Amino acid sequence: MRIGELAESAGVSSQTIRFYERQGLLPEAERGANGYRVYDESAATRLRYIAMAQAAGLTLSQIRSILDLRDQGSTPCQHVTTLLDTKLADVRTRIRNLLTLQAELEALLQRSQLLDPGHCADQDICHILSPSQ
Amino acid sequence: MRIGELAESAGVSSQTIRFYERQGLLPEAERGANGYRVYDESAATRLRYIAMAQAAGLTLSQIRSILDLRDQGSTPCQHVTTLLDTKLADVRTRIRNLLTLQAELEALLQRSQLLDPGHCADQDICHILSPSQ
DNA sequence: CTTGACCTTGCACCACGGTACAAGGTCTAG
DNA sequence: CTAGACCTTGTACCGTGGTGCAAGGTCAAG
Repeated sequence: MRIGELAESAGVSSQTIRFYERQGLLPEAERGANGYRVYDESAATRLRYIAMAQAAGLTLSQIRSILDLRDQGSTPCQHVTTLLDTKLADVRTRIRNLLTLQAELEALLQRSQLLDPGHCADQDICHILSPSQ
Repeated sequence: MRIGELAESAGVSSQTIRFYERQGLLPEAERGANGYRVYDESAATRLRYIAMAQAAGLTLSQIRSILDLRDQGSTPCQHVTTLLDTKLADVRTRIRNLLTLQAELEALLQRSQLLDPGHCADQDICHILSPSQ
């Protein structure tokens, strides 16, 4: 399989595959006589794994750490669990922060309905966002 | 007031103030005889406004668009309302996405407790994140 | 023989909001 | 007079996940 076919089957671009190789997410590909990269099914598996891990919110460097463990012959399960745990805590924090922001935005928008634009003074820039808030 | 004092009072660095000036968030500062930037109280107001707008989740370029309107003599209220409305919709979307991700992570972690690391096969990379999910 | 599709490398660039550093000028206190 | 704190400009760099482009090699069909 050449890079274009692999890219097609994985739903990413050829450039992305080369980028992943540079980042150490894919091993250096075998080369054909003409210098073209040649892939087998395991590369496709790896790309699918990367896509799933990304969907779970892991960064490429975290994903690389999982793949590195596997390439060293270890079972990365414990490491994966830790990463997902950390990610879950992070997601929860972000949800909390966004809920707070949501409430603030709602309050600002509600307050803005009561404010007369004609009374928006220059020195405030705009009274909807003002220190009194 | 020189840049360092303004920075101190606004809780940002001098570099950040120069950066804001380059980005058009602050007007080009007046200069003293020695070439140093000289500020008055309106610069401090403006920095406070920028901080509040950032806390509301607006980007620097959105904030600049508000300040530009005000500098042209308009009341930016309507524009501010539109930006906050858009931001609120964006925040709600992000919350929904994060809630989905949270549920997925919880499911993965729960499932991982039932899986035996000893059964984590090489070709799966790690069975916690697997296509069967 | 040429055209077009594919591949190679290397390097630059995108948003975002700054931060860091170098090389120099200015001002005040001791 | 000198040390140090402050200021100036310009430029490069950070992470994140890629994207785009140039200049060239390879291969199959017509």
